Amino acid sequence: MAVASRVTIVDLAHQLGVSRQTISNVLNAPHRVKEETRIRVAKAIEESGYRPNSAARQLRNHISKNVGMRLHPAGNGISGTVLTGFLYGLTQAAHSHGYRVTLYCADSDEEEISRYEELLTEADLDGFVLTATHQDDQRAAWLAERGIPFVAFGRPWNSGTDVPQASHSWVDVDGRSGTRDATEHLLAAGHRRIGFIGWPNGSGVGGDRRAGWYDAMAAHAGTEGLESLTYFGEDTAAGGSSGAAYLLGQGATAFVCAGDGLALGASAYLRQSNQPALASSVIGFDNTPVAAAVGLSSVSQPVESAAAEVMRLLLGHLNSPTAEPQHVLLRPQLELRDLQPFNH
Amino acid sequence: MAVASRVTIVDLAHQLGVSRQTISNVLNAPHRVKEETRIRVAKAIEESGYRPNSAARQLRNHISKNVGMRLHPAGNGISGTVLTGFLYGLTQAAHSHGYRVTLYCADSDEEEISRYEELLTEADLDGFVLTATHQDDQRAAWLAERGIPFVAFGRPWNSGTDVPQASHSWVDVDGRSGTRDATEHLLAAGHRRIGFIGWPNGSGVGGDRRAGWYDAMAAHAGTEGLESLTYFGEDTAAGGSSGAAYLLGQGATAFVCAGDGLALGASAYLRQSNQPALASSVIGFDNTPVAAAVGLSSVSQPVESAAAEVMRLLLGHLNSPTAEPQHVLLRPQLELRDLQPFNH
DNA sequence: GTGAAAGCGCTAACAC
DNA sequence: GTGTTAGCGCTTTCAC
Repeated sequence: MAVASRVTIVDLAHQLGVSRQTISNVLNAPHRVKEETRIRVAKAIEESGYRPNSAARQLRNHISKNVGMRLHPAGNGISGTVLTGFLYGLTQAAHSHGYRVTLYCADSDEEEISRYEELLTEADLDGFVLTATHQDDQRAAWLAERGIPFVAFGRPWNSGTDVPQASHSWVDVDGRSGTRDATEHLLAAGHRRIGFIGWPNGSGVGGDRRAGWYDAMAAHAGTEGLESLTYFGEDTAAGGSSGAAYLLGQGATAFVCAGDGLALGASAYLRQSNQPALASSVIGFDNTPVAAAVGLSSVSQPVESAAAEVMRLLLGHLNSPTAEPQHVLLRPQLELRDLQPFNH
Repeated sequence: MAVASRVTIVDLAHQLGVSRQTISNVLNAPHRVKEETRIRVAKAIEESGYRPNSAARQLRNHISKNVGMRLHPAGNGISGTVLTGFLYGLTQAAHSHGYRVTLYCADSDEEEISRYEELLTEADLDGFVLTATHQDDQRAAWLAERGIPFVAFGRPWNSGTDVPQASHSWVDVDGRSGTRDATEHLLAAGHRRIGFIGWPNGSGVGGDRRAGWYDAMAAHAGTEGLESLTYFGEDTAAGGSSGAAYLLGQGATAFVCAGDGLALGASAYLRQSNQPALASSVIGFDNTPVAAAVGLSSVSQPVESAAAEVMRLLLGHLNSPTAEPQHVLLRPQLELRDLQPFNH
């Protein structure tokens, strides 16, 4: 949209009696300009409110200062809020480095790849952020083949041992350490029969979270009365309550859950069981608004830091195409809460 | 990022033996081109995979085919998912009209306005989508003064009767009709003492939702045993359970809530009350993933349609700057669910 | 109906 | 250290 009187580099050059190239240099290669001139120009830029037009820059450089990220349809369950928080953090981090985030939708990996083609040739996107990575992700391969900078939020989780370690950069949250912390907390509180309520399919994320619980239990092997119990059910509150019912039957007194949805159901079941006090020894994962609303303890993903790290790695690739892939694993934090009383 | 061998308009013109102007005409003013040439060129465009470069277009036209939308920090409670869904719909709708969505963050209205300035002069944004509108919104005034196209998702909710009707376009969901439907549903099911659990402050949205409940109750005035009860508390599950406790004491048998957070607490309270069957006569609002997870009935906002409507109105303003403001009020839909059993 | 000319705002390469 | 030249890819204006 045309805005009143936009100042261009030529206006400014005219006004200052220098060439427009000098202005450009002050902005892009300050060392080439005499300090005195630099200061004078910088001051004038400030005062005039001059802002370099990004279309002109982009046309010249084929660099858009834009990175792409796919938006996933809602209904991704309760933890859809994780990606929303990540997007917020990414937008902020990008802005602080002079970048913007371009969004796009896709229903499949194939469609996402055709978006890449479109965004690359049409809008000169500089790089991409991959989310919801999964086994044998075609997208990473497509981008890597073409040397397009990208960073994944989420580990590759490739199956099989013969699959090489990911050759691309990623940032992820260490779910395993999160559930380990949760379990240790329950152990320290005196619990011995601690159940894990997880998802049925062998998803990387689910397995990782289960592993943390197992780590903690294994670390205390030999402790009197220690018992590891598991239940796997669908990712709903009903699944969680079934899990709690089953594990309660096995004598469990505390419950580590793969997600807040499960945890919500588990704690609801326990509240109305004959041992309602156990409801507060349920720990969820993702620290979604639901957890906050009902006062459920949960493992919180540091989404904003994750976004900042993704941006940091991406900048590395953007600035030097030969940069080595890097991997960052962030520790989540156990958020302890007191269950809200529901009996008044 | 540079992508291998990008086709430009000149390459194509060369290849076809026409001037590049003709190609441009085929794309932007087909009527100026002889049908025969048009077809020949169109075919070549298709085959070559030529895509007009948006930076070049933007530089020429000062039109970026981009609309801006602010991202709000998470923690906006359980219904943050509503805005996420809206953003998804907006991105899709924009894409289907050849537009893209540019995101930005801001902590206040003032900061948002300085983002406008930046995005307008630097990135030539064509228009904006306003969300989370509130009383005496400065943003709308700022944009309107400068003739910048925008559409709000959410009504202005101005206080006082002397404030003129909004002079800008907006799209909103008719919360009032949503709670009215919910209440009518409960009345039809035989309930007579129906409580409304709302938020304390006089927010436009909260008042609107309360009004729908009241409408339905008033419409049945005279029915034997009819009683309208209200409770206002903070927007957490604990608030909802306090509400349910209080209203239950007043003899209520059904509960309409201003949001899913409240409803979650209310149903949880009722489950463990001495009348657990009443838990299924709680209806929430926003149809968030929580509602789906626990099997809570809720009023669902048609966020994708809202986004499509916003885009439609915005396009109107984009295409003709003198277009009259329009207002669209969409009906939400009551989503009935069976509560998941939590006793196994 | 089609082509030629000009220019949007910027910067890399080179000349001064 | 500063200015000049050229051109990124596209479209509006105006000849032809």
